[in-house]
Amino acid sequence: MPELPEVEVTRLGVQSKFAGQRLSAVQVRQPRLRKPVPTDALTRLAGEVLRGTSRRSKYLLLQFDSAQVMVHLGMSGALRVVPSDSAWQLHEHVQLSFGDLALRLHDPRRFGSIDCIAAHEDLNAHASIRGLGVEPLTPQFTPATLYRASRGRQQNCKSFLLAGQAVVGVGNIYASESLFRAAIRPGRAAGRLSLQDCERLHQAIVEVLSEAVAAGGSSLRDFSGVGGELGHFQTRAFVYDREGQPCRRCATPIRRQVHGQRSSFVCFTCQPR
DNA sequence: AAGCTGTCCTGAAAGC
DNA sequence: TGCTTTCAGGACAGCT
Repeated sequence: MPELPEVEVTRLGVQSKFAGQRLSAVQVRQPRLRKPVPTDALTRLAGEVLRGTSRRSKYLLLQFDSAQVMVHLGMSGALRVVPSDSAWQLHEHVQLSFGDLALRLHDPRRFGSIDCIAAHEDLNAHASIRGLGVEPLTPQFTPATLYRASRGRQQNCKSFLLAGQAVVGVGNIYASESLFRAAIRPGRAAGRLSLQDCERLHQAIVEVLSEAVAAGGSSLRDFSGVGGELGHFQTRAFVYDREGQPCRRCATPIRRQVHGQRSSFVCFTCQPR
């Protein structure tokens, strides 16, 4: 399931394959994703050059002169590079062609989305971007970010991280992994974190996300890079999806808990409170 | 206002 | 064996 590292790995692939190239055609085979695909607005971009790529939280941004295309991979989405004239495979919904090669969105569960934001619109005012917390892999993210944002919160730490109001891009896998490395139980109230806890958690989040980007992301079910290459961070996970298996640090069986209707994985020995 | 719950969707796994 | 049910998850609307 794509979280920040998977989106970043995808972005790097798109950037290296297609930056500077001209968008020659747009095809929408299945417009019913999480939100309706803006087929007309996308089609009008044909003929423009892909100037560059960026990312905000888990949104991948493709910059053209008159607009930027905002892609979210949902939980099963991936962008693939394919020959422009190749036959459509099951669950491939949208194609952006750049001459002979094209980028195709493959998303079995269709939780992904594609939006088109005109150049004159302020990205930060967009409904999906407004209200998001700081980017974790920037200097703006500090222990104080977490400490301040968590004051007065009754919510558990796991849901607090997933909510994205303090820091963005940390999804279910990396939240469990970060809390393990910071020795904090996911069920603890966020408001009860000490500054020292926030220092460890900050460091853990930065490390986990950076390592995951370097590992090509986590390929648990559907994710792959644009060339189909699989990430391998999941083989290094200490707790995620390891219920009943021995903790890699102390051999205590990993337990599964549910917070906010999402699975959390925890070692009760390494995460004492 | 913060923080729950339900919804979207499909494939895999579990249950019968 | 084969059908049915359950579960997983990110974002967000709609509640309380």
